[in-house]
Amino acid sequence: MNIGIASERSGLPSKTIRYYEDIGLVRPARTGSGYRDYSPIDIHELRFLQRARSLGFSVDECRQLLSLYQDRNRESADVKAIAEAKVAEIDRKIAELASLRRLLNHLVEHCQGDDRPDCPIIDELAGEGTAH
Amino acid sequence: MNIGIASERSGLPSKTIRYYEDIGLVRPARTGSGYRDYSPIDIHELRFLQRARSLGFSVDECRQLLSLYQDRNRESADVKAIAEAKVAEIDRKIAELASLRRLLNHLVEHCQGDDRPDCPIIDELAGEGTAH
DNA sequence: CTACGGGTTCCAGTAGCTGGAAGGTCAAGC
DNA sequence: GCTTGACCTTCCAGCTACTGGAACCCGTAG
Repeated sequence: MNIGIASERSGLPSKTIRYYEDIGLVRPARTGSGYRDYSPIDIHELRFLQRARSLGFSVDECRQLLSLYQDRNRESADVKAIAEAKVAEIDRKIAELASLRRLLNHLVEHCQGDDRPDCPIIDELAGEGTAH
Repeated sequence: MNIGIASERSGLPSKTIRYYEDIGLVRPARTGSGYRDYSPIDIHELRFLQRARSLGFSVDECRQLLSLYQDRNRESADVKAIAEAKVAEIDRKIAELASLRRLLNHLVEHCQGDDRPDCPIIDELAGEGTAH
């Protein structure tokens, strides 16, 4: 499966896929003529990377996440600890997205068409120092 | 309130805060001697940016999000449409995080200490083409 | 065998910071 | 008033994670 198809199936531009190979994330096989040849597993790893990157994980974090299921000897407590830390991080991100969503929704519902100088959201935000 | 405090309260490094001023996101007042002077509203905008950036929104998207509550005349349907699109995007991100979380959790629970050559997760992933 | 839509490498540029140098500000203590 | 040290300023260079472009190679269809 060459890079165009891999791009289509993973949702990543070819450029990015080549870059991920450069930095050692997903290393496809090569055909006799030098074309990259992606396996279904490669594709899933690329999809996984696409998801994780779009959700705010750094490339290095993605490398960790990726190693979690690339690692055939998933026996160490270290690996489990990393996975659990990532799960906690994901939970935090979900909570923050939910709060961001509430904020925007509130905005849409309560402020639209309102031309008073101060919006209730702004007031609420300006009133406190550390919350959310 | 000068930049050190702003950094502390927003969770953003001073460097980043100055950068955000450079690109026109949050423009604080200045004291007579040239120090940046952040208002509570500025702080909330910085916190907002910190959250949104860490959740994978680009700086340009953050600029849009920010304008939603900076805009005193929030009357246009355009603005509402942007906010609603962002809410949809957030929902998508939440769903993806949830799926990523399930994946990792499954991994932690079912693969740990397993030294068979193939992990159930890998098998499952390799088996399908387009789904989650 | 030529066209052309892929692929390849390499190099340069962009976005979003991040570190460091060189120097100005301010409150505390002598 | 003067010094010290933490904190501020600008500016410039470097880094991460791509992204675009040039120049060239591969493979199939006509």
